[in-house]
Amino acid sequence: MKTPVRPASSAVEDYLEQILELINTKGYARVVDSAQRLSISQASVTNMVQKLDAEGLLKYEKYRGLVLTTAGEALALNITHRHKLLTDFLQLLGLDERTIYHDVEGMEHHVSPATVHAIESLTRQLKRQPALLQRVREGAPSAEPKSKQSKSS
Amino acid sequence: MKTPVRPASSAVEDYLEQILELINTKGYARVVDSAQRLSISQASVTNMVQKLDAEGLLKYEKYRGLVLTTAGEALALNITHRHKLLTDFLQLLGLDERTIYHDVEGMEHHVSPATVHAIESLTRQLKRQPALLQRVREGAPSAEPKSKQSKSS
DNA sequence: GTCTAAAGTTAGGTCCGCCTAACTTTGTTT
DNA sequence: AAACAAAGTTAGGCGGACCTAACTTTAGAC
Repeated sequence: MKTPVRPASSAVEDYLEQILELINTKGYARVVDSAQRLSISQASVTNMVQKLDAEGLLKYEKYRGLVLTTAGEALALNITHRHKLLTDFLQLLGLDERTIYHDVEGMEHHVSPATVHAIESLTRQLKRQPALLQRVREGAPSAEPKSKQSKSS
Repeated sequence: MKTPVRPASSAVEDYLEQILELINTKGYARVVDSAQRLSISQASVTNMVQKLDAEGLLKYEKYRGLVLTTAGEALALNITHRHKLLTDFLQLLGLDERTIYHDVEGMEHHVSPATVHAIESLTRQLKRQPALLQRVREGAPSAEPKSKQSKSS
């Protein structure tokens, strides 16, 4: 009868992430908004919210609203952190918004703490190496540039 | 009646990746081996293989074996490439085997071509910056080291 | 050639996360 | 307070990917 504390599925992480953002943004999280943000039906949100309540990640009262528990908030903060880190990292590499969003959305659920730490470290170092970063963005072939001059477009 | 060519699920990519590796390793791919490698039942493999055949990613003959089609092989090579790239990248950051395997297995399905390209570029540049890489591995705090000396362990 | 173990397959089922349609509650308008 | 729209909920279903148990085929030992 106790909760086995499964590793939190990608779906669960997505819900918590959105809920936290809604709370930070508008002060509260409504089912409609979550549904819209996640591009799924309200019914699905209601359903998941009930499951999350059962798992102790949030407190839910029918028709009334919901609050994250400490555990839920911790998880939400954690996934949010991974999200920001990856976004920051990919931005550094010069990728476009759409690609970043898409890839981060997929990858964020699979990055372990050790890797988070390593990428944080890498990001810090890269930020102090604008020249290197520039070469990365240009897709520097390894040594010499693709063409002698890269003026306008 | 035509095949909609859906984006290939993570599961599909995993199967194709393993099948290709088996073929490269032992010259052929048997259901048992795939099952073992993917840590799933033989029944599930048979099932998926039939679906992959229907989708034109491989040619399958009951009890006989299977061969990747051109489309299937292309996909397999592609996911294999992403796998190697990510592994290589995380290795560069000094992460341990287990973590790398786990994270790559999860992330490889969510990395778009543009990101692949960018990470390739980054990896190339990093390989020529052993000093920077060293700082990354040490989790260099940003400026000064955590302690004045880092001798033995 | 027969028999048997290993490989492969089929049938039937589970769980997760999503859906639509129908219904209920809430809260605002008049 | 009646009525209505918006939000929320329930019920019933579906597809993907997995499982076990029972059955079939294959191929090697004898």
